[in-house]
Amino acid sequence: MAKTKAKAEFSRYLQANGLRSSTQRDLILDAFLSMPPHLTAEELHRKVARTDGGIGLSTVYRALRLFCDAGLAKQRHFQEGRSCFEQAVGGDHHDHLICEGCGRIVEFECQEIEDLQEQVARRHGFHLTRHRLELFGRCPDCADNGDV
Amino acid sequence: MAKTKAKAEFSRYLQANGLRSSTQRDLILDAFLSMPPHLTAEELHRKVARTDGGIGLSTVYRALRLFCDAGLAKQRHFQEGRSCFEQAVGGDHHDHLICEGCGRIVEFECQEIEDLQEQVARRHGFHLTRHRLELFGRCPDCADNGDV
DNA sequence: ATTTTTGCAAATGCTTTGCAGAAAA
DNA sequence: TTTTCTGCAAAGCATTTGCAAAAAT
Repeated sequence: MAKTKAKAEFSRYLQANGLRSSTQRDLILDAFLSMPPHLTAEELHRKVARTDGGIGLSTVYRALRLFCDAGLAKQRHFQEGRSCFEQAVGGDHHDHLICEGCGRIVEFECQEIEDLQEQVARRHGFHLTRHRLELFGRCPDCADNGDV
Repeated sequence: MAKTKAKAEFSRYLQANGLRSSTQRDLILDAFLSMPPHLTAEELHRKVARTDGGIGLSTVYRALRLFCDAGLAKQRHFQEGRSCFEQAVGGDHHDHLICEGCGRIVEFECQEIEDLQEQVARRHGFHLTRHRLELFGRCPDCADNGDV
């Protein structure tokens, strides 16, 4: 189970950096791993608050930063002014397809696009360090109903 | 001169929407058009403040929104938590190559990439409405010096 | 016993908004 | 004269931070 591996990885990270585990961190990580792979700090906070109502939102933010540092999460910025945290299971690279109707997020990989990006960069003498590719549209379920 | 055309376009937009022109709007538009094609509200404010120190930042923000509504500008979000406004001369579509050293921004178009994006979307049953592609790296001038 | 964590409240940084006075039409 | 604009200060919003108390080693 990936959950167990992630937890082991996290405690290794803590130990390696002279940090401590805590009931809050354990709870937050557990909740993070048992929710859909893309969520907001506030969503995660709501979830953990159902178990321990005393947990502060700042603690969730601090935990999420640790998860990112430990390589367990990736911070994304699909919408302006709001972060979304993604479970980073393996170190796999991918881009995103986002439904503007229901918010569904699909991860994809396209090597041809990556190659073309490199080509474009080279043409301008740039040395690429990273990129951001996000496709927005409507998923099959939302395609028909113009509402939402 | 594109500047003249943009000004005409703006006053047409104002008229068509029951809005008024003002010395501030004129000044802000003029400054906007005579600066590099990508800038921050604050940068623009600093510029106009050199001519009329009394102009408020809110007025600049309000003007920029009008420019966007009028089709003269496009709001971009290259870095989190900060908008950058781009002169939208024609209605041309393009993506961006951004130097992490000096901030230089290069616009490019790549039809092959666009086609592949459509293909990816179709493969997942999505109907694309927009996308965001940003390539980050180091431009030729910044390639060597690891500083900056 | 020491050092890290936590929760709260306050601070942050960018952007927007309410309002009363100034300026267009 | 009527309606839109402006500048200021205050509000918003997601996120971060200072601090004293609480918890982990």
